[in-house]
Amino acid sequence: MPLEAGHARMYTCGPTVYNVAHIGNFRAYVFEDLLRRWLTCKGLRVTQVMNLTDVDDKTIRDSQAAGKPLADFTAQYKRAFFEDIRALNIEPAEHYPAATDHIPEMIELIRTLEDKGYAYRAGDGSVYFSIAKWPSYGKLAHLDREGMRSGVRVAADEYEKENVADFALWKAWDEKDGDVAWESPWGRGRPGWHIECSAMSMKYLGPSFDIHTGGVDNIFPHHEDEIAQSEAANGKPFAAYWLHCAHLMVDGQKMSKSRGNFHTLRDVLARGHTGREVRFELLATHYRAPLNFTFASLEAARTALRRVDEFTARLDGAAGGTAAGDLPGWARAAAERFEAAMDEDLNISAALAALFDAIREGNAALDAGALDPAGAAAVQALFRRWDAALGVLERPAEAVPAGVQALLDKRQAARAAKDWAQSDALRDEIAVLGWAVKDTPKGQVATKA
RNA sequence: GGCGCGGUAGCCAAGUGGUAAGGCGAGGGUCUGCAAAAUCCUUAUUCAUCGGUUCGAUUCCGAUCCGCGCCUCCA
Repeated sequence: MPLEAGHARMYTCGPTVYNVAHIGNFRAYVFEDLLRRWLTCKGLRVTQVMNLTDVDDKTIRDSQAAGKPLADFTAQYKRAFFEDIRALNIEPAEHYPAATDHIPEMIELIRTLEDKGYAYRAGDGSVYFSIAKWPSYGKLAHLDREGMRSGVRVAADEYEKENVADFALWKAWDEKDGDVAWESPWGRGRPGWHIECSAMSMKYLGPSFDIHTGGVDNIFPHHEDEIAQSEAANGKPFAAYWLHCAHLMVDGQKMSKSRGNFHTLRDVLARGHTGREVRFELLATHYRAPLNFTFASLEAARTALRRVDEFTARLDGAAGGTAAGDLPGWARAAAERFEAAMDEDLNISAALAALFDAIREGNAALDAGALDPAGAAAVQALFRRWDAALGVLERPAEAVPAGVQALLDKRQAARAAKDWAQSDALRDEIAVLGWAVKDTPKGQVATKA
C-alpha cells in the first residue's frame, strides 16, 4: 500500500503558533498519532512531518499587539505546544519544520511555478497562483468552479488578482507586517499560507508521499491549494491518501477560537482532569465523526480508564512475572476483533469494544481461577500491543509523597491491630492531603483524588 | 444555493440484507470491620419520518424533516 515498500510517509498539518492550541486542535493531533501508531504496529516505518506555522496574519498581528519580535512571540507557543503534546502522550513526529526556517525553499518553489507559467505577479509585487492554469483545481473539495465565481465575497484588497479564487504564493510587504519581511526576487515580503506545506513536504518527504491529514476545515482552500502548487511544480501526484478529521464540537457547535467556545488543554487540566482522560475522550470516537465535547464525557472516560487500570493491576498480580504462554480463547478472539477493526479505517469504537469485552471475560476468568500465570502474562502482552496503538492504557505512575506514605504506614499498623477508629482517622487525615485510600485484599492502595 | 458529514437506548457510540457491539449512567447480586472501590448479571421487539425493492431492511433505492461543517482566518 505505501509508495515505498515498508515505509509510510505522512504530512500532518500542525498548529499556527499564535496562541495555545485548544483541545479541538488536539483532536486532530491525537487522531494523527493513532494513525502513525497503528501503521507502526502493522510493521511499517513511519516518517511523519508536522509543520509549525510561525508566520501569517495572526502571528504577526498578535506579536505586534504583545510588543514582541515575531520569533520570540511564537517561540513561547511552540514550547506550549510540545508540552501539551507530551501531556496527551502523543508520539513525536520525525520532523517539525517551522515556516520561517524554510523561506528559501518556498522562494525556490515559487520560482519554479513562475517559470512553468502557473504564477503571475500582481502590481504590488505579490505573486499569485493562477487556478485558470490548473484544470483539476477543486477536485478534492468537489468544488464547482463556475459556482465559485458568482456570489463570493471579494475583499477590497484583493483586486489585483486575475481570478478571485487565485491564491497568494508570496505576499508583498505592507505596513501591517512591520519588520516581518524577507528579501525575494519579487521584493520584500512574506510567503503565503499554503506554500509552506508544499515546500516542506517536498523537502522532507519528496514530491509524492502516502498520507496527508488535517482537519476537515482545511480541505478548502488549504489542501486544494497545496495540491495545485505541488503538482504543478513537480508534475507528479502529491499525496496518495487524504484523511480528514471531523471537528470537536461544544454544545453542538464547532469549537474554534473565533467563536470563543474553546477549552485549552491547560484549562481542562486545571479542572482536575488528566491528559490521559482527555486523550481517551478524543480518541474514543471515530475520526470522521463529529465529537461533542462535554465534561460529563470526561468523567465517563475517567471511569472507563479506572476499569482498565483495575484489570491490568489484577493481571499483573496473576502473571507475577511469568513468561507468556498461549493466549486464552477469549483473548485471542478479542485480539482478532481489535486488529480487524483498526485495519478498517481505524474503527476505534469496535476496537475498544473488543478491549472491554476482553476485560469482562478476563475478570470472569480471574474470578473463576481459570487464568494461569502464563495465560495472564500472554494477556498482559496483548494489552501492551494494544497500548502501543492506543497510548492510553498504561497508567502513569503516581509518586506517593513521603508524608502520605508515613501516614499509610501508621494506618497499616493500626489495621493490623484492628484499631478501626485509628484507621479511619488516618484515612481522613490522608484525604485532607488529597489522597484517597482504598482497602483491597492486597492491602491499602492510595490514589490521588 | 453548492458540496460534505451525521440523526441507533437516559447520555456517548459501533454495526449488518436475516433480526441490535461497547462505554457511561441506572437497577440487582457478590465481596467487605466501616467506607470506598471492584466484580458479575440485567437494562433498545427497535435503529429521524414516509414510501419502494425483497421471503425478510436499521442495513439497498427514492422522497421528506432535523442538526452540524465547508464554500478563500480555522485541526
